[in-house]
Amino acid sequence: MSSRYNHKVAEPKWQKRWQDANIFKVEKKDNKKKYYVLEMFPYPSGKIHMGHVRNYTLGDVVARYKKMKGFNVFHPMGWDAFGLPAENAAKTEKKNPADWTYTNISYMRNQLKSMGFSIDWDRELATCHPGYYKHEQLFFLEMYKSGLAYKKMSEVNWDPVDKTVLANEQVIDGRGWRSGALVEKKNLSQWFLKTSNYSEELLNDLDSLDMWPNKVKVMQSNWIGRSEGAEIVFSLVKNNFSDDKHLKVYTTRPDTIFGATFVAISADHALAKKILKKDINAQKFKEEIKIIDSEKTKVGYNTNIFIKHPFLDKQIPLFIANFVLMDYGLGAVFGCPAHDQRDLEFALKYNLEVIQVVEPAKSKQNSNKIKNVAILGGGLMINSGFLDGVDNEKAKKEVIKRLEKEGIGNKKINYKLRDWGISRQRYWGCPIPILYREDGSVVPVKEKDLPVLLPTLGQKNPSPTKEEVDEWKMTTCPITGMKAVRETDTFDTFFESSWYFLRYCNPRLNNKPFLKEDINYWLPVDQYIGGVEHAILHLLYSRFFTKALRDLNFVDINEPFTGLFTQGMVTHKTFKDSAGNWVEPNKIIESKGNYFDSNNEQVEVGKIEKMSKSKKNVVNPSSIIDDYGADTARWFMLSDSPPERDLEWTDVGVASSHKFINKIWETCIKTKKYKAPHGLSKTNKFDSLIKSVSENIEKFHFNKSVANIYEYVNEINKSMEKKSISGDNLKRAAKDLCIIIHPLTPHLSEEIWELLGYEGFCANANWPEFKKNDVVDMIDLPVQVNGKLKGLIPSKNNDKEEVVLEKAKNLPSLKKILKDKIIGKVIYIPGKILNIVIK
RNA sequence: GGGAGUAUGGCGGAACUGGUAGACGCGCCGGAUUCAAAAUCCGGUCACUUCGGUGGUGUGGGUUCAAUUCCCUCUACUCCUACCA
Repeated sequence: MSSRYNHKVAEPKWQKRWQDANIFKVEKKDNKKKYYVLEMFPYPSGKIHMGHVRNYTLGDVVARYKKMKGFNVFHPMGWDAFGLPAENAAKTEKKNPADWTYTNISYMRNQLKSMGFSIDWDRELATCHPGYYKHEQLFFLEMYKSGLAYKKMSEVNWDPVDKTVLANEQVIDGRGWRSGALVEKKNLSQWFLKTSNYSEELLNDLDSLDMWPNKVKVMQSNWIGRSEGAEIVFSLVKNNFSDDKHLKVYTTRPDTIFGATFVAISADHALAKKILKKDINAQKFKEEIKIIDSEKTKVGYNTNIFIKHPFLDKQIPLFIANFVLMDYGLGAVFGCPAHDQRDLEFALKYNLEVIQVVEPAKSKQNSNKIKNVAILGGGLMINSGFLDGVDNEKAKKEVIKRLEKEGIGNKKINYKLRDWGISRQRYWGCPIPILYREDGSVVPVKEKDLPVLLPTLGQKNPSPTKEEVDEWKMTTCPITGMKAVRETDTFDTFFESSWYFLRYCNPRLNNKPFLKEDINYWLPVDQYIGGVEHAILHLLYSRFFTKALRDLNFVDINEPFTGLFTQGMVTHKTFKDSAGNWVEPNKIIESKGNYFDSNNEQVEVGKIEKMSKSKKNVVNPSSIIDDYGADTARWFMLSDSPPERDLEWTDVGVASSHKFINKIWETCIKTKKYKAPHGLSKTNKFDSLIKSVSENIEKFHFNKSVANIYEYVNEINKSMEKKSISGDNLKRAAKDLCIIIHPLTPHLSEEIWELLGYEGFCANANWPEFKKNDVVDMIDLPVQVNGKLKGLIPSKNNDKEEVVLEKAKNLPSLKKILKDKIIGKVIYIPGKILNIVIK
């Protein structure tokens, strides 16, 4: 009888049994502690890739482990199903985006099921389903009512050839990806959410997320970009262009106000627009700067308006400058060339005064000559009237105090975080539920009329025709009965992913997005797992959304994700032929360190890079599952590389994982035949290994758990070979092995569970307990002389120093060294080390 | 320019709050089994060595009885961000 483990039989068998027994279906149980494991849901692009395999394997280890530890584990799955690729595929394949998407979903669902993930499939959702998106239309209406959603003009990328709006990723080097035409900026009225209302809270609450990687928190914190500074109101003199008497600027360096020698505004500033209307040269300037790279060349237009310095009897010029951004601060700055590199470059170009006002504490060079490099550090104030001699940090406060006293300025905290533009000019997205009445007013759709469905398409239409759109958008106002047209824009797809983790609680509920009592039980997500590429946008939007929904009284939580883990990428070798084309690694033949393609031509070895279709270095998970099985794929994903780092896919690595899967099976078969002799000492190695496997899973050190399991299996084999273990202890060790491998290789584990004669599912078994105190009693104590290892002596943790030292002195290696030396100091740390210092 | 991080054998990587550096795996070498091969099993594997030892965790220094671990210097690489006033 062949004892070989056959994954092709075992894996589908257990997947079916799990499904038939519904063992991963969960319900709220108030008396049981919950654990919510969530991986970022996939976009249904067609097939799963290795990145998914890695992501969902990591999550599944946690989910299965926590279940065995007694938690009520919530582990759902869904589809981020709206988005651009569906429209593109629809065009090239002449299909309806909905059909394309649902076909992909059913294929990918089968792929995921073949990996054996412990998912509650009854909670599956797809964001393109009206039953899902009707609720986010409701959220939008509530946000609109509360003022969180508003409309304003904003730029989009316009392809003049295809006559369509392009997403940022469709613009390559300033050209449309399809047409190749130069992309133009076009102003459209678009919807925004007031994320900026939450800047402070989003920043402050990062401190409470102590189970998030610091890296992600730093990224979000930089993105929110809090700065402290001042707003200063300048008076305008000689203004021939408008009635404006004042101009407000934002600065983080109010201390340098005495060094101000010009003021600059953006070409999009309200004042600049007024000037442009009356000054042809200014208009020309605005045209010119469109083609100037302001990063390299700073240019300005002297408006001939002058600004009165707030503390000096002095007037300084006002420029329109290409390096001033309209969408940060107030679009207006004062220039202090001595202490800002950009201002200095600008001043040198236009012959403006450079006045140093901060003297660095330890002036390294004669800093009184500023040439090309501005002084950026702190120091004592000079040339600054009432500030002279004061430390510049203190001077900042002094200036603000004075500004406030004179009513010409104030302290101001500013954020880089901008409002979230949610309008997308696309078909395959969630319709924005708004009507524009013929009298010009904006009318939200009535809640009872939700969902606003997408216009339906014929079988083979990738997007609606103009007639179809016109027919769809014509409607009447529900209040007045007047003619109205629908908003044709759809939501940014980040809108869907900002609340899907809530919807899993009640995925089929029709009249509400979810029940608050279920949210209060399951949320927040205890462990969220995904790629670091979502560190800012998706995670920040979800945090914002949660807070907004809290304020709209939908939920009671402040943060959606308690724990976050960001996994590394899956990488693979790349190859290029002589023509510079990428070649699939599986078509490469190696010979004596050289590599050849199928035409026997030598190829160049490229870098190890993230698996991607364009570099042809992808490995299809399904073929790996066919050849080696899901457990092998899972084991490989968890071995060697720590999960947060990149994992290099190698064929030998997969083969060796497969070998070990078989070795576990063979080992367990051997344990059944084991006949033990009498009178055996017990070993506690197994307890200590179970302890480390558990701790390493808790800490996401799965590669170490894998190493522990190797040791565990080797230990079983050694004990059987040496006949040094009793039958009962071996039986126990084999059962525990079966359990501790379960989160990693669940199919193999169930097969062994059955082999060993246990009832039910291993998936439902309890995680083994280990007795901490059993772990160490006798150890080999390292003995050092002057910090260098000289030998080992058997010792107990509670041995006295005299005992240990006496044993050490009797070591032959030490006798020789200590012969004619005087022992100075002795350091003894029980259970750790004995170090003898000699002279 | 700003920010975050990494550096340990031929390779992936271990080493708890400073206490036996290189666990575990891959690869390689040797052996067993086999007509032979594959598979499997056993042993070895940081370097040098006069076999007593000596050196060794990117570089140079420091603290300590003891440093991969703590502090300072420099170097290389990776990621994020970028006119943010």
